[in-house]
Amino acid sequence: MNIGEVAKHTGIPTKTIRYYEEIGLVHPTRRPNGYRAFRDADIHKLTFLGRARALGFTIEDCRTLLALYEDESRESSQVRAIASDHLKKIVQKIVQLESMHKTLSDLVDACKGDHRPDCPILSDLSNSP
Amino acid sequence: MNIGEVAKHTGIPTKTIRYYEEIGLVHPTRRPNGYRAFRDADIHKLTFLGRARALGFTIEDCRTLLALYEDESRESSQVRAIASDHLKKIVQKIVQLESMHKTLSDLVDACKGDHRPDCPILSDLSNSP
DNA sequence: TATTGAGCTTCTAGTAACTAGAAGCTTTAT
DNA sequence: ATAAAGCTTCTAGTTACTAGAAGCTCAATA
Repeated sequence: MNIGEVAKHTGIPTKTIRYYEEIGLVHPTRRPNGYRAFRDADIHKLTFLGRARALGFTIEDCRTLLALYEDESRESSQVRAIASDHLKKIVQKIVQLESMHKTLSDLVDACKGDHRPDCPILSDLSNSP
Repeated sequence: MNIGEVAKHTGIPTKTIRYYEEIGLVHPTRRPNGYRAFRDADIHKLTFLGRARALGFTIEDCRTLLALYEDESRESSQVRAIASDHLKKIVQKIVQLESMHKTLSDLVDACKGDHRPDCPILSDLSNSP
């Protein structure tokens, strides 16, 4: 498969696929004309990458996960550890965003949003924490 | 005030303060020896920036907010619009993270995490969406 | 007074994960 | 024959800092 078709199949842009090759996540072969040739295994890997990235795993996480994915004798506990760790980070981000949400929506509620200069949002932002 | 003291006051690292000057968010004057001299107004601005960044406003949002902050005749509706817009983005992020959280925690639950190679997390990640 | 150490300066370059654009091949369709 | 689409590489830009190096200034101590 050429890169364009792979992009359609996996939903990953061609630029990104080339980037993934550059950083060593996939290794397509080359045709005589220089075009990249992707085999089924490459497409599986890219699908894997797309899903893992969509779940917020970092590229380095993905690198580790891919290695485990390809290791027939891996222990599922290793994968679980990476996933649990990532889950913790997700929870932290949610907590943080919810706190932002609360503060900011309180401020927005307090702001009349009229044509006058008085604005509780700005006055709050200029206060020390 | 010198930059170090400002950093202590505002909680913003000196490197970041210098960066904020570089991109034109603050304009401290200079002493004869070349050191930056921060006035009260600069410190207020930096405090403002610190709070706004903590609420997840982008630097460009902050630039706009600062301009409104300094504009005595601004309309509170403008500020409210920016804040509401940002609030929407926060909500979107929370929704997305919660969806990640659900998928991933289901997978982690389904994974026994033992010393055997079978791993539902990896098999799921390699499936197409 | 000499000297250490802290604090300040500028500069370059690195981070994460792409993304945009340019210049130039190859292939396919008309 | 030619135009369009698809492929190649390369450079550089994005966001918001952060690390490190080389060198100046200032305050305190021996």
